[in-house]
Amino acid sequence: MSETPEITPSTDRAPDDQAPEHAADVLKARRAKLQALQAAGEDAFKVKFERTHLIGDIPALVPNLEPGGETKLHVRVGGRLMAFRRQGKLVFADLVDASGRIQLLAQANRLGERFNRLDDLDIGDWVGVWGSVIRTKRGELSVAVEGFDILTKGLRPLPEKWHGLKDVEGRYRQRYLDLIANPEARAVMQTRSAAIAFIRSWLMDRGFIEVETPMLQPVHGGALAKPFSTYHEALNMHLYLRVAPELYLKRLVVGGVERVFEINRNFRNEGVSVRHNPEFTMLEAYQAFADYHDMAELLEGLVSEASLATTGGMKVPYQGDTLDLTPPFRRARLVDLVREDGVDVEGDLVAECDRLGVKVDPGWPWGKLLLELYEKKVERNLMQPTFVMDYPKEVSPLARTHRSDPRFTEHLDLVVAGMEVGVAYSELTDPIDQRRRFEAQSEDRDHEAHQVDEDFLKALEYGMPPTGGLGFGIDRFLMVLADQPSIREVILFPAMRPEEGVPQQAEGKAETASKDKPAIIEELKAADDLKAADDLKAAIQSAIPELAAAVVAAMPEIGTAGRRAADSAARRAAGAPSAKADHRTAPHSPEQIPQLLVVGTGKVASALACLGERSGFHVRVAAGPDAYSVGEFEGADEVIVTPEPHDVEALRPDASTYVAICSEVNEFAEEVLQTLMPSEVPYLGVMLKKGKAAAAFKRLGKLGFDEQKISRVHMPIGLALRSQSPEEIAISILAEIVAIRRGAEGYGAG
RNA sequence: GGGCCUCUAGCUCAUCAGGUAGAGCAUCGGACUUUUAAUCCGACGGGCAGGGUUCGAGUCCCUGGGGGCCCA
Repeated sequence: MSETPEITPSTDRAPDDQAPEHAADVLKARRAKLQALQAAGEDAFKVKFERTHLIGDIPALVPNLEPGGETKLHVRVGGRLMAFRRQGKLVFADLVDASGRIQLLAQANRLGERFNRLDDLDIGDWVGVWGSVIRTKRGELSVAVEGFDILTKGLRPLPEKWHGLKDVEGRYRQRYLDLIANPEARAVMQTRSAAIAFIRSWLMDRGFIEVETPMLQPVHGGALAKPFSTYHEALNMHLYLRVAPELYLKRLVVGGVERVFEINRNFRNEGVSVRHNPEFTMLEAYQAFADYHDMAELLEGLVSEASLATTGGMKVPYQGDTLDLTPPFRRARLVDLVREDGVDVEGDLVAECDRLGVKVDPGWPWGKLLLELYEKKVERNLMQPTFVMDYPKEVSPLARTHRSDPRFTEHLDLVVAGMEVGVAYSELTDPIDQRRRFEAQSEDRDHEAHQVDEDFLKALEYGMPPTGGLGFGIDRFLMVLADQPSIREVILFPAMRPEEGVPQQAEGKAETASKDKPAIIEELKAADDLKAADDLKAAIQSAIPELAAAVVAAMPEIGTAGRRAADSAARRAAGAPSAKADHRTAPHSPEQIPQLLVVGTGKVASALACLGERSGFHVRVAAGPDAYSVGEFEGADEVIVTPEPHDVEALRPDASTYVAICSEVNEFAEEVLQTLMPSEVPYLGVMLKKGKAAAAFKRLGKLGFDEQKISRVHMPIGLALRSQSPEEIAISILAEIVAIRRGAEGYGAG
């Protein structure tokens, strides 16, 4: 007892009062310097500094300068201050611009008064310096400073000078720091730029012209990949971000553009990995009067010449191996490669897959099984550049059937370092065959399958000349050229989850979230990509002003169906007064009024009751063991105290009753759920966190309820809107109920 | 989606068995006219979030979040 008073006050205050200040110490020091500068009338963010020389150009101008020597070469250079070595009345510093690094030498006796102003400088500042070029006694080429200007004051410290920035997350999120601190990052960027510039001019030298085709496409095609979808408000239509430019480039070939290419971004709505980024850069090229053999030669030339141009050779190191990119590359048929791997390709491929541990669907056609075997067992082992020739017809819907073996297409992949970096086809020019292939694909109802692009088929019907086409993954090729193990190293800003706006725990954050709402609304007003939500915002605002911000904030996360549902919830909310009047004037026809049974009395339950009532539901609240504030309930038509799970059942929820279990007592919530399982209610939502919900589902399964009953159970409750505050969660719940009630696409029971 | 790993000061890393968290660089104060990962003296600064176990948690457990790798 006597010890605690001594300890608690001091330890309690230390973290609360001091921690934030300490954490920002370095930043505060910089800000203080900035303010001191500005108070002295110095502009810390200057508009312009005239340079006479780039740093990197200086050494060549003074080739024979001896250590200790001076020149009359006066230079004005500008750059970022990267190191600072004080030596009393002598200061050495390193100045870096895009062309190189040079040492600055500042001497007190030369600079006089201005020498003390060096104190204003920090590592990381951009400074302009003038002086003469000298070489120090130790032989370092330097600028003997005669004067300097702070051009831009840096307010944050740079990463450590020796180790740089190593944390990969930091390097990707703050690539500018990576570029400042790590020369390799700059080198990769430069290699990338050089390679793309080379490829462009190399193709142009061969008579190809560069075009840009739509990234927003009404029908996605040209590759087997899941697209990103978006919506064009003015035209009121769905669009897809392209997965490939292929079908447009081919239209150009139909139009008589005999050699055409595009280097640009493709978007695929798939996972990220060391070889995949959702947006990536692709070269596609088409050449009339060519076949896939010609395109293979083109690829060979491209790869070897680009390697020579950017790395100085055709043998490049890659992750401990040496890749020989000298043409010609090995050519091998896909089926032969699989056979060489010990697979009986003429036998039962399902059995072979089974034997080799390759998981497949026994219903797959031969070609798909073959491809699966190739991808799982062969591809990653192909280190040296290899053209994998002749893909099975079933998996290659855009390539022409092989001229001598109809099981295959004239489709090849260029594999380097176990990665598919390029692809080439003898293009399919027969519109009737093309239609058949599209339709066969569509029937698979595979997400990745091609849609039938009628407009493209029409173009083909006008006639496309014999054509070879190629696709070339720029990012993966850069991995090879720059010897990088991950695609994220060659993409400046790879896809990452945003650091800020991380969803917080719903209940704990409730109060601060509602306090922040005005701020959120302001932020939303500043954002211009929310125009699409204006109508909806207005509808909601007219009904429940407080909640508008929550819905609008969630809008980017809401899919089409959810958006429709929220819209309908909002409109109902807007029209709620009349609905309420209706059911009050006709109290004897309650079966026409949807019932909302809210279990629990927490903040979410309270918000939901209010929202449900205004949306035209007859709201009953079952106050469970957590009922400490039952009197305050607004919106509920009835509040019934139900301390035990079976008391809820006694309320006889029926086929028109939507049940939202929002009790904060998890055990009670789950027991109520189990009690209500046999009932006919169309919706049973339970507010449980992900992990607990999964466990609860398992227990439901063990209790032997049938699938149909289980499928109407929604845990965690509500649409995935990343709701935070209780009000937001209530909206997500009501939106889900509306979606189910109105039969919104994809939200039926099951 | 599954598995493994990871998150400690602004940066790079320690903390081997749960017992008042250390260093280097950076920052701040001081010394120093040829340094260049300058050096020397001194100072400031920290456990991803939330729970749990414990007399006591950076360390063990759970949940959540970010990231990496492998598999699907």
